[in-house]
Amino acid sequence: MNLHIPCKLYKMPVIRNCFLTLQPKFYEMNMENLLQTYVQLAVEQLYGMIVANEQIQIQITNKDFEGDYTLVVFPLLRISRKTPEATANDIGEKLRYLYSEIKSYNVIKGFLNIKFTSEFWIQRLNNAVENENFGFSNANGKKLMIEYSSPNTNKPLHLGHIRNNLLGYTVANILEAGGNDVVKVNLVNDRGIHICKSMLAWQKFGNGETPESSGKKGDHLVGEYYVRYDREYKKQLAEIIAGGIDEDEAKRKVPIQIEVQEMLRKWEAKDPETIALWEKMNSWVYAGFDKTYKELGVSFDKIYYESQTYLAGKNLVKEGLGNGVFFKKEDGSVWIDLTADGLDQKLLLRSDETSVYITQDIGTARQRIDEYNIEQMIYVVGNEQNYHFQVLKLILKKLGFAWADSVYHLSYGMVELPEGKMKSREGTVVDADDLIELMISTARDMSKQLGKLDDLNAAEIDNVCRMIGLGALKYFILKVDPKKTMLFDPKESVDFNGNTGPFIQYTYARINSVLRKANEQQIKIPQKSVYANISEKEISIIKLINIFPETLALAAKEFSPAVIANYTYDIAKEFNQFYHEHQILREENEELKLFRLIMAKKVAIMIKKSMKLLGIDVPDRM
RNA sequence: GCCCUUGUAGUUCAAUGGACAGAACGGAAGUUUCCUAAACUUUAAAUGGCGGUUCGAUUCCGCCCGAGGGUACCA
Repeated sequence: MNLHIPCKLYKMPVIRNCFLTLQPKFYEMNMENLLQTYVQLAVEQLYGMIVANEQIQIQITNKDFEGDYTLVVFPLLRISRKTPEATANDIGEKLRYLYSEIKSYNVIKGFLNIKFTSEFWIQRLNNAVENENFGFSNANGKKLMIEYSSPNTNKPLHLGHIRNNLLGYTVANILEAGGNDVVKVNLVNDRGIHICKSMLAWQKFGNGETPESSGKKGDHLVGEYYVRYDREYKKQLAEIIAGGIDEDEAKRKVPIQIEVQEMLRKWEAKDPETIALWEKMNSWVYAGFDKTYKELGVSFDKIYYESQTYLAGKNLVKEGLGNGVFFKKEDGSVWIDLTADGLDQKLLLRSDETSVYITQDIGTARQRIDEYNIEQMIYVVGNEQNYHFQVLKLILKKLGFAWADSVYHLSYGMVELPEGKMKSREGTVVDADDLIELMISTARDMSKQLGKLDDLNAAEIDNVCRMIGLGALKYFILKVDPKKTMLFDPKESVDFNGNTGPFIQYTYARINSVLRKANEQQIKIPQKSVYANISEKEISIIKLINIFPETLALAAKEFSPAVIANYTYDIAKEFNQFYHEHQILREENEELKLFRLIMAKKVAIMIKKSMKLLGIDVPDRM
């Protein structure tokens, strides 16, 4: 997003009282740049010096003070050679003289609070209304790839995956809004010993059970056999230990483990029967995943399978061995020494020449860069793998790939439960499908209780409750800064009051109701508002609409949907306050009524667009 | 041990180095003859500790204390 202004703009002649009509381009600037331009000219005229934009600190005026935007004058004292108060007064007076849209100013300590006229704010609103893509950037030709989800095919998705999926999908949306061409990819971990575990358990104990025969969702069914394997393993291990063999020794002798290792060997040897079983069970899992992805509303442009890419890294390792980037130990294992970079030695190939996690990541990274012409590769992966990605990036660099610097690990925090970390072995995971179902049914109960949807048909009610339930879930997760570990309290998540998705959806539905009634009354809402005498609350709302472009740019820069979530909450909250204080359709002054309708409509549009970025739909009624 | 992240009301989350640290839930008290009360209003309540840099520190730096994660053949 280009927020820069032409560097010579401050030299443009500004004719007092003609600003509004003469220089419409200024309304496309964000407030910070606009004020910087203004202050630059004021300072130049006052003190004969041009200050750099970075020296001109503009911020939104605190609620407790009178004003819209505030200039912090401390950095300018060197130029003015006056006290903070005197400098602020000089600049304030000059600004008011130069720019008719500046209504008043006041000075408190080193802060110059500037207040704009209502006309100015209405012009800002008109500008935002006029621009349908307000805040969104035109295509910039930059191609990015983002990898997220990355599930294992031995168990269903859980709460942790939900955070990952929502982050990946929404960050992709946000980057697209910034004008980038984003390729969304999923890397499915479909091979390995853990996959064989559920396969073996199914073979031994499954009696041919299928998703069809049992009515179970495929990924859940396979997950059950993964758990079943673990139970059997523990049972057999306990028996051996009970037979008088010490634990370490016993662990190597567990029959089912020996069987599962044999199965992996067969898989790698492409034994037809094993491959067939593997394909069958994986297809069950994929059908299950697809359903969950669909419910969550996430999608991918391309899916990579580890079974098809895990060999690619090996060739790169061989190349690296050839040119001395890697080295081989006596037992045949291949390593890289990163101690000079402050890290450890890292394994790349086991002594039996099988590849490890990082080996295949090296391979897939290369493959993707070759396949797509991307400028940046973003991995949405939990922060427990920070070290892994640090190493990956370094290795790619040492292998001489120029694009290594563009590898970015979008590291997010774990999701914890009130009772602590989720542990699949202890059965404390929150299943994704169960959670989605719980949210939707809670929405259904609430709606029934409130009785607002009573005149809708069953399909319509279902549709709305789905939006609300999923909106609650998605917002609950996305409003937290991705970097931070978050706590998921199921009790709190089904509360649809306060800072929640349904609160925002409700605000949208409320505005929609007003607009519907306006339509019934044959009121035509114009594009431009002319009314000028608006209230402080209305100006606050316009100010919020007005900062959407900067907010979106910040979200993209920080890879943070939370920025959008908090923004959307702010605007909904502000509107609800306005709604209680003022009338819209019953307002007698016709121009004021139209202004309020224009503003309300724009707020609804902003809410809808922001929520869309978060992957959340908004209902017309609720 | 070493490395990384983190510590804000009772709880869950906010705050480009700026003014008296914002919300929500929970607590207390209110608002529906009025466009949707899933709303709104009022109220009590917090920067782990000690230093440093700065006109100004929740934010940057150092140490201490607490929490989480990683750490060579798991992914």
